This record gives sequence, structure tokens and C-alpha cells, in this order.
Amino acid sequence: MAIQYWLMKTEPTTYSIDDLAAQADKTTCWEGVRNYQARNLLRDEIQAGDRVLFYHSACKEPAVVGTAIVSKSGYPDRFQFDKKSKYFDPKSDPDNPRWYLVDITLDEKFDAPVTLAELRETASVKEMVLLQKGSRLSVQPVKKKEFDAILKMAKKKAKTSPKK
DNA sequence: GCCAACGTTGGC
DNA sequence: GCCAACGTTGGC
Repeated sequence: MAIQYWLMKTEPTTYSIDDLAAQADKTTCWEGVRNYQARNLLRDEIQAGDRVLFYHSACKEPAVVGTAIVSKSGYPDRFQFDKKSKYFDPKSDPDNPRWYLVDITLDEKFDAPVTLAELRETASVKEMVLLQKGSRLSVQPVKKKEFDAILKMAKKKAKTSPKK
């Protein structure tokens, strides 16, 4: 099976790419997805070795801020059974877990994030799920050419714009 | 803070 | 099964 490409959203105030970079093994479990469409991807489609665009949403400058690699494919999200967790789901059956997650490992933090505004101006990525009207899926498929185009944009931008 | 779009819930 | 009400997402 060829590797696949995904985009995962996170609110940087909750969990940012710097939080991921700060992990000793640069790895985290992607808990808290509570949407069936995204769940199906996490449980059934996403495989170890797949590539991920790390996206910051609901913040000042929404942007793809780096890439990650799936280090462990779908397994049950333990937080759904943790009464103290905000992700607790009393209706989930331990024998038939409702929610799944994957582990991801940081690959690269971009020197220059590729902003949502820039993506909207780029013809080669205009079909991305992210850019569709009303799209709120927090885990979504990305085409290889979209993934490659975004990497290219990040590289080009890092070269042409002074580092902060 | 506003609000459009979408998903979920629950009464019937 | 329909659909109104409600809650959430997320850009602006």
C-alpha cells in the first residue's frame, strides 16, 4: 500500500506544533477526535508511515505549520473511558470502542508557515478539503500533489522571507 | 464577538 | 424517519 497523505487540525492554544516538538520523542497520540467521519479515517485508513500536514486552526493566522509522520495506526482512544477527561464518552462501550486515534511523530516544523490565505490563492491546491466551504473535518485526506505543493511553498517562503 | 455551516439530539 | 433545536467549528 502506497503511503497516503492527511491533514490534521489543532488549535495551537490546546496543542501546537511547538508542544509536539517539545516532546522528548517528538511523538504524541492524537486524542479527542469526536466526529464519525474523522474516526473512520483514524480507525480504518491511516497507516503508520503516512505523511501528515500539521495545521493550526482557530487562531490569528490559520496555517500549515509543519509535517509529521504517522508512527502508530488506529487504536482506541483511552480518554473516552476516562471519566475525568473532557473527551469522556459515557456511551462508548469498552468492548466496542467508539473513538480511535493514531500516534504522530514530528517530521519538520516549517521555518515559514503556509497560511490559509496563501493556500486560497494557490491554484494547485484549490480542491483541498480544507478550502471547501463549510469544511470542518479535523482529520482529512490530502492528495500527494497538494502535499508536495505545500512543502514547496514552505521552502520557497523560507528562502525568500527573512526568518523571524 | 459574529455568524454561516455543519453535526447531533430528541420529540413526535 | 423527519426535522427543529441546539451545540460546535472555525474563519473573519
